[in-house]
Amino acid sequence: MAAKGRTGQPTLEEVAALAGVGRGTVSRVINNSPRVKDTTRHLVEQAIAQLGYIPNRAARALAGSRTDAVALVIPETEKRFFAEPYFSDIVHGVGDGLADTDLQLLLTLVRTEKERQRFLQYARARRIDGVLLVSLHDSDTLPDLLAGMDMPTVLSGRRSGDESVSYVDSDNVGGARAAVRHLSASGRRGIATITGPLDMYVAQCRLRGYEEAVRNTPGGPRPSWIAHGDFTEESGRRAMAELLALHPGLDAVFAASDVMAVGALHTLRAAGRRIPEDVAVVGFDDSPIARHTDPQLTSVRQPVEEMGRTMARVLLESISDASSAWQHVVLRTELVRRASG
Amino acid sequence: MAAKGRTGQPTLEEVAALAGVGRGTVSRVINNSPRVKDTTRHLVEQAIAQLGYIPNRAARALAGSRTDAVALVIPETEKRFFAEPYFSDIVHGVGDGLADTDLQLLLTLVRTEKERQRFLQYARARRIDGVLLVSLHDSDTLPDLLAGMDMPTVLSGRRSGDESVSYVDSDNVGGARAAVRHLSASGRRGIATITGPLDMYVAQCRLRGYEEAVRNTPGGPRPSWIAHGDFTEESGRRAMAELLALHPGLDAVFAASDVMAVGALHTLRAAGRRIPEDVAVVGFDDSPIARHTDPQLTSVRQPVEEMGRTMARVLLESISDASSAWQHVVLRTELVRRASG
DNA sequence: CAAATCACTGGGAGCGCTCCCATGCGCGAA
DNA sequence: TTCGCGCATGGGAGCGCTCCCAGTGATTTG
Repeated sequence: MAAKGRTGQPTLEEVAALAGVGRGTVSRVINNSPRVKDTTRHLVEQAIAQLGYIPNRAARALAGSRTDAVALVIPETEKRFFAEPYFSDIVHGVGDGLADTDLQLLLTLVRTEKERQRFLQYARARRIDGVLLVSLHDSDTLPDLLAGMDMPTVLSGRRSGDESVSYVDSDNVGGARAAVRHLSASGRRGIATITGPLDMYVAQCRLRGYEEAVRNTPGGPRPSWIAHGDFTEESGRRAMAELLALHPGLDAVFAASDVMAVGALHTLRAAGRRIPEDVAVVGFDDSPIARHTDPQLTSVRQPVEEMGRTMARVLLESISDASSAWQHVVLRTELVRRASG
Repeated sequence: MAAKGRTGQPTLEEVAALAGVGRGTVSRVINNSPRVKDTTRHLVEQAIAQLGYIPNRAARALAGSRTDAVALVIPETEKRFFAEPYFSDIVHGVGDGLADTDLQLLLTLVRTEKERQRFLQYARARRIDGVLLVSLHDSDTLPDLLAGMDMPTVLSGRRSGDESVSYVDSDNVGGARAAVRHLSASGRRGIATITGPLDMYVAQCRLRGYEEAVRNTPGGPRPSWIAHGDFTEESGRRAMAELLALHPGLDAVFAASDVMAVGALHTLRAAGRRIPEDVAVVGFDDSPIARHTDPQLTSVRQPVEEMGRTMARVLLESISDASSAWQHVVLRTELVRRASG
């Protein structure tokens, strides 16, 4: 067990004594209150440095009734759907955004109903100042519950078009649109798409982008050029086969995820198509796989790390101003051109 | 700003009042002290349930001078080297291992020297009960510094053969050995290897496994069959080309990472070799890429999630028993056979 | 020149809990 | 019956900090 009581750490009181001021003044200095004379402030800062003083978090939390901690909540849904570095990038972005705050980042896995209840109880008891929700399922009600208890919350991605809670998303529609426009601009005329599972909002968006772009294309929107997948490689293969059967002459495919694009690649090659000569392929996510396919995959990149950074920023704002409105941020995506199309 | 003072949460005192006992007794119940009569305990538990009481972490930490928090530290080294779900899997394992503790998991990114100092200071001030260190560079001295301040610490992977600090590693030597034995058992006679950067202990281990397995093979160990890479795909291509130039007749390659194996695959195909007919290829890590190559890659799987779980367990033990010895756990790896060899 | 104002500052009163000592009580032994 | 002992229990004394009010001296105003 830990040593009992005294940790040997200098306390605010000792800093005050060394600086020759009162506790209140030291507290003001630590908290950047403007109501301290500059000379006094320097005195205190010197004492702090000399003693190597670090405020005791627990004491601050107790006395100030806040926590200086935010939770990063990760529901154990099918997160494998997402491009894998996603999680790691988000975390780095969030870490970045929180770097010069002294908020702590609590990692909270919510995989079972029990853990979910426990987390909610915890939130209700205000043991955290805010919540970041990552890779949430569209039907999850966690955000609403949190909003109901006035807990500052930010989502990565929205659950639907009329999401109310604050979120940071990437421009899936625009990304898809750009991908298709690129194909069209490079002379492709028969552009098909493989969608994700349409009960996921993100998949709907990418489809919408395709439709919007194709609308201005000779030929226009044609339902039979749309095949449905579920973000898995296998579904990509199957969907590609369907498309090929219906439209042997197609010369381009936009897949709503890189993983499905890889599946499409296989089917195409098996059917004797050369890539990109015969058929151009564009994916979405710019996942690491995209750089390891042959040919390397053109893909739409989401600024994942920046999403994390932005989430942190939005959360900080809604923590410091509880009355602030929901913020909806949509970050630009970017087409990364490689060899596949 | 948060509401001032009263959070509306029930306190231990109120529980005591409702149960008709003293504060001390309620505290004993919460902390599972045996020195409470069963009837009293039930009374208290009922009151707790009725009020929905949740102990205040800050108050406990302050009064008890501990923190109930452990830090998961992620240095911003070239972690991209590692198979990507690594981070996510470790986190899940750790989360698992901590699930029925009420320890909090603090995510701590240490990317700059300043952050490093800040973290060390933080640890020195005992603001955490223990540390989990992930994907550390071999030359990093963080573990030693932490050990020096008697901070319970567990590493994922060791930095060298004579690592002293507690660690949980996977059996890289054994995994490599198994991979090569498998190749040999399936009739391959000219087995080459592509190593990782040999200033990394993990790369040394995988090479050693190769050497040990090859020693019992007709032909035995031959330095010219060993090419050096750095875990990148490009280095895999290059190393493969070197090997092919020296030994056009080789019929198998063990690459110390999947990513390098992918590079080797490309070079081999470009050289007109069929896989696995002409040359068998085995990788290491069983990363997602392994399932997306053509043909799918045989690879050595590390039980990453279990590593996380074990790290948590080891850390818990060394927190509760400060005098406990260093624990070194090496988990078994597993050969995942796919089409490439 | 007195009174009012203002900028800083000191320190008491908690925040909710754990630690630990004192108290009460039941029970077996003398 | 009396004494002693130990188990259960109550509650005082902090843990280190923030909040806030009262106090000090300097400055301004009438």
